[in-house]
Amino acid sequence: MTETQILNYALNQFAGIDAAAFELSAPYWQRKTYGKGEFYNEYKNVCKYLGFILDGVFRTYYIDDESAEEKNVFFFSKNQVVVAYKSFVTQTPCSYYTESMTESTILYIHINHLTELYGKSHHWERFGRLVAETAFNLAMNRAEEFMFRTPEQRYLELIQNHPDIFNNVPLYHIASYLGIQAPSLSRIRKRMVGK
Amino acid sequence: MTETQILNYALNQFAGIDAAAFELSAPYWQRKTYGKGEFYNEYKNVCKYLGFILDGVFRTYYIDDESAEEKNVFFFSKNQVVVAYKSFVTQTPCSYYTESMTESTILYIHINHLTELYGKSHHWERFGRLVAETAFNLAMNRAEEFMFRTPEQRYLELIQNHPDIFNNVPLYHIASYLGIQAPSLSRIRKRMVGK
DNA sequence: CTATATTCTTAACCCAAGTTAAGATCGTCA
DNA sequence: TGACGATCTTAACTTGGGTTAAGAATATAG
Repeated sequence: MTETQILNYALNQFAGIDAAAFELSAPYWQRKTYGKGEFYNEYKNVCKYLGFILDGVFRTYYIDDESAEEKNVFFFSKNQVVVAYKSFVTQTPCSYYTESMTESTILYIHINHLTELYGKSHHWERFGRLVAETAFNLAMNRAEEFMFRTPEQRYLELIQNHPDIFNNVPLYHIASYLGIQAPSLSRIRKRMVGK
Repeated sequence: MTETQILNYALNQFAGIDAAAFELSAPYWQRKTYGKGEFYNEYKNVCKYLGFILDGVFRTYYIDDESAEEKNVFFFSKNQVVVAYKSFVTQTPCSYYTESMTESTILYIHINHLTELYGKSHHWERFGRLVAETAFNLAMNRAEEFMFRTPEQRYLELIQNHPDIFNNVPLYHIASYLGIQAPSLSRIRKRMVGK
């Protein structure tokens, strides 16, 4: 399967984009590869592209003014959309960095082209709405994790629900994602051995 | 100003709904009042209505299985939309309770009518998108509060940004919203006296 | 204006995460 | 293989929230 076919298939799964609707978009998608540590989008930049990950893992993180620590907010991996959603839809500067954690390949489309597609086909409008709902779900799930669960519960749920991330990311990045320091994660892991 | 005019004005401010577009919706809006403690929507119910608050304050809360405690997730007040967003857009059962904390009055519209309006006017499509973005911002802000701020910082920001809520809600509800117990909020307040 | 319920604060004790620094383990590549 | 850097764990101590229960302050109603 070619990369374009993979994209076509994924968009069909995600939003029912059919062959004709996909054809409309075909001229607009571009391909890009990232080395480990390269940025998809940086703090204070406006996010102008929506990406589809063919391979690799990205993380978006915040830098805390006071502690100067990086705090991981989201991970994005294979066959997912990667975008700084708020910055993208409002075309305002981003509060985060989004960095490739591995060698990665994406296909991406410019916001102007996407907006153009919204006008041309209801399939693409539907796509836009579904991206919005996905972004909402990501943010709400994250809020719920922190409001309702302990760090230990968050750790267990990450292993359950996102083994792909757990298995491909160093523990200190996991700790940051869980909202705790590396030594605390070590203690949690130690505590759990007895269970 | 009549209640309908207030709604018209608010929708115009929020999403540029003009007189003609508002006319389309006029037959669909209904009025409802709530006593203190009455529910806008309950756990396991599908949220079928989107409300606009003319007066009053609502809270949506989660009941933790283990501790059986209520955890406040959002407050909604005058001139805001009240809705259980995820339940509303997916028409699936809600995880939360949304309760009126005061005597309240809302105007509300059924999802089927709203969907109908989406098809009739780009103004209403725009409204749908803006509600989605508002819901995303609410959820993302909440996630950021918990990921990046201490309880004390969250308390200060609530006073700064939402004095209307702070001044009209008992402290034990504020504590729950901040993700801490009432005695902890008391300690924070005490600590801060010296500043 | 008192009685009552609600809300808020305080105290004492417990426990988990933060902090810092040291050392163990793992990977990788010359 | 051996040496370096990266990652992970551990220890000792500090800090702040959780828990429980008591009591103080505030509202509300009779």
